Amino acid sequence: MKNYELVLNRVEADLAAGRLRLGGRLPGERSLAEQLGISRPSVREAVRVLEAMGVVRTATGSGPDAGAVIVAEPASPLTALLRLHLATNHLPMGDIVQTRVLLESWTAREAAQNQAGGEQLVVAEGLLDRMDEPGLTPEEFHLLDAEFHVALSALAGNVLIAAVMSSLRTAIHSYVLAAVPNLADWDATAVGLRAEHRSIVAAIRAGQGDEAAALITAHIEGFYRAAQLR
Amino acid sequence: MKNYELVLNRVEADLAAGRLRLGGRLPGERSLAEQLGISRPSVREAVRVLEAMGVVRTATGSGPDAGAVIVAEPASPLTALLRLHLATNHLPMGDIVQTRVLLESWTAREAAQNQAGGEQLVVAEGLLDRMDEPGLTPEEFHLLDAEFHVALSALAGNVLIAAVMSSLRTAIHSYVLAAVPNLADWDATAVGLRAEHRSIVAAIRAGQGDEAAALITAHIEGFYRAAQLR
DNA sequence: ACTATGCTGTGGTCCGACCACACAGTCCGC
DNA sequence: GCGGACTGTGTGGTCGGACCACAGCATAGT
Repeated sequence: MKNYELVLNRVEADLAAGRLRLGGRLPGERSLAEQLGISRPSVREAVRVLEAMGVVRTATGSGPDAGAVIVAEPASPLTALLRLHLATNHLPMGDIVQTRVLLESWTAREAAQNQAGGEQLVVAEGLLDRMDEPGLTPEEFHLLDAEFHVALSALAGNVLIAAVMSSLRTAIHSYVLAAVPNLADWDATAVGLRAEHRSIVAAIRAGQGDEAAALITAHIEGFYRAAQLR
Repeated sequence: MKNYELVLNRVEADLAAGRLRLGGRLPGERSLAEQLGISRPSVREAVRVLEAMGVVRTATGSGPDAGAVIVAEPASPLTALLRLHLATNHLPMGDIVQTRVLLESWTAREAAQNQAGGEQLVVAEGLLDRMDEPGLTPEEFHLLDAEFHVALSALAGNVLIAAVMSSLRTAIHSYVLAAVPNLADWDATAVGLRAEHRSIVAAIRAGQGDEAAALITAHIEGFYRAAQLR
């Protein structure tokens, strides 16, 4: 058992037992080191891991926001995880596309059938309005596109699926951008994507779950095919 | 930009550019520190994060297996991530169950329709045989059960979905075990679970995708309802 | 009453040292 | 010549101590 794992176990146990809760703070690194009988560097390694896992957020200085604050941010570590494993080339882009289709078609169907999260849908439409602005660069467009898809995924109210979707869309952003030159005509593509977005939202609003799922499936697969992302 | 992030960026860039590949080794910590003009503790924090992300595996000593070897283990960090966020109580068990149903019903349908991975199916059946042994403790049973569900998820050939499923099933193992006392009659429950497993495999083998998906959905939801896991 | 100043505690970084480990080459006894 | 013991070397693992930057707060001075 490595020393830094002592800290991880301790923190996980404290979280599970309610001794640590969201918004609370970890003991100081020096104090934690003394309590566990290990050195500060070992504690720091553990805190780094916790930070990389989205469990704590560290900040210098004093006051209530300083120190290692307990947060619950599963999306950013998931993104980093995907990015790294994408970089190793052992995570095929095709699998990611397939996963997106699965998750997004499910959330679209759920959202349409349950008609929950109406205000979220308004947020998504606001993003679509911003995407209508002329003169957007492909980068700006795809950042908004990512936000839109993440907003849709949140409609179903499943935090795990929403986090996974958010991470997927963010992790592949640079790959998507790099593939834009593969498109025959970016402007024409953008026009098509905008129209598809609107029809997806319309289907969800109309409660047509199967229709929304089919539209979003075609939307995603169509783009990846056109951009020749594999 | 914190110093340890320098290392992370460097490693990710090296991976993406092919300068580092699976099975290769990171430069030594001391060497890396000198190259980047930072201290060894900063390098170590980064290596810890990479290790926590399943990108490297560290070992002491010398020889080809020593040092920081590049690996691709997305499942174990995902498991840790889920466990930690489950511990914070900001990841509802219901969302996990819902995700399992979504992923597993999809993989079952895919596997049935494509009839791919026949040998994997044999492996899964071997697990079922071992689960038939009398006298298994609930812990042993559920470990085999976890392996079975992971083997099923691998049938569809999507490494991302397989990794997520594997992590889900592993992360909730302790929670499942803790809920066994909620069951009215463990032995009767086990008999039912075994029969459901067999019928799922049979449906996949027969190419009945919708049937397999429905069976596995009922299987998962039924157990969580019986165990009162929420 | 208000402002400025130092105090205190936080994480961020670094240095140098020592340990345990595992392999590889070498030395010594046979 | 051969084999086993042994030292050398490089790896990560751990430690203690030190200094820095930062942010809030108590206090002294105006």
